[in-house]
Amino acid sequence: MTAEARDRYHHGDLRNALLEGAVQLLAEGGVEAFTLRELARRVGVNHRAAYRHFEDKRAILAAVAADGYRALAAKMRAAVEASERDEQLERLLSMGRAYIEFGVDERARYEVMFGPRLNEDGRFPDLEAAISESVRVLSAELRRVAPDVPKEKIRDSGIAFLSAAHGFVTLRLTRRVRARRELLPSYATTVLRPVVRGIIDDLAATA
Amino acid sequence: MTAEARDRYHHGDLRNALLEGAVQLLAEGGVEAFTLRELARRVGVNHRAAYRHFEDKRAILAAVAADGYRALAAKMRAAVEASERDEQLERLLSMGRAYIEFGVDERARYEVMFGPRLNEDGRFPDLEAAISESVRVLSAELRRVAPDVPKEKIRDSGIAFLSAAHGFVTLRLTRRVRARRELLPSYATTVLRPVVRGIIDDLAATA
DNA sequence: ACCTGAACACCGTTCAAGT
DNA sequence: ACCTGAACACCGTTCAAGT
Repeated sequence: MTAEARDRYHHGDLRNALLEGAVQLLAEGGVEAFTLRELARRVGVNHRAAYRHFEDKRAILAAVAADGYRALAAKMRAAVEASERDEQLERLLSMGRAYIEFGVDERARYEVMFGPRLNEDGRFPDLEAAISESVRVLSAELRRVAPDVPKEKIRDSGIAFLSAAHGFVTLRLTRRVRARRELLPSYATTVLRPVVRGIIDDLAATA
Repeated sequence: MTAEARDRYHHGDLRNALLEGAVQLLAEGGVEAFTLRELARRVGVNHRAAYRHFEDKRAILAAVAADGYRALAAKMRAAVEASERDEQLERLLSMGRAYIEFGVDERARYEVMFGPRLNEDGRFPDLEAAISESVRVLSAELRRVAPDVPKEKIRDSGIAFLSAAHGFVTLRLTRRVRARRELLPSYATTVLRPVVRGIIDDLAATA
């Protein structure tokens, strides 16, 4: 280890170095290939050093997942904010595309966000908060579509929307969607449009 | 090991004993907790014995996944066959409920079916075939809705349907859906109905 | 405060045998 | 044919120390 590297870690950068290394390691071989010792090797520290910043291996994965949800929420928010104010179908489609793009582009983080059973027990409240933040971006947008509908209805619509978006990402990542036209960015819109239309019509009928 | 048990294995039952033990082990702690050595311990054989029936650990998971897809296809088929002949919305909803029920009831197998990166390389053609079989059940049903639509359109609709169904299962299994009313069997229908209606309307508009 | 190194009880997989 | 047992190169985590 260079003196410069040692200084960085002594100033608290090891935590970030570990998180960045984790994402890279996960990108290469998925959660199965992610080991504490290999991560430490790459970052250039003894494998015990990670325990200074994370309680255990799962805590590193939980931190990666929480970062992922925050980045996802930001991307979803940016997508709707860049859309026309009164085109509800297009606004929601734009958010759906943002979601799917995130999942495909950030495969390593995305798989951790939905993969291992991280929030079985009540550990990792930071992860819970990050998940809630991303759900709130969606709920706020659905509320614009139907301002006077009961909140359970908004929640049901949000679950339908997230189901479709997450499901599509999964089909992409597991290569169930792989024909040439299905890999085009526009294909997500082709698949989502009828679904989102159905959700909007249903909200309108309830109002 | 009892003499009786040894006889069973010598007559080729070890393979099934391993598969059954694997599902149980997976149910307890997910893929992370699934180890060859623990599996062998439970079945009562040396851990090397598994290699007589499976090339490696991944091959056991692939066999569990393939069995899962075959069971899922059977359940989906039974659901539509029990439905009214000319109620297309209800037929598809019934199939969606069957899918979701399978995912929730058979969590261990379901997670393996979508979890680890099993079909990265072209290994496990039996798994590929089982996946195709379950997709075919859905395509046949969508074809009934729109007999004259191009086959790409059927495929797109199938992907939308599967996205929603798989996504919903994931939200259940990761406990993003957990309020009391959301755990009722009927809740799947509540969420799926607008989505399926959107897909059917879209197919009808194309025809 | 922050990092290391040896030790422990586990893995999956290979090799060489046993019946 | 079918199963075993020792060995190898790995794990995550704990304990006791080093600077």
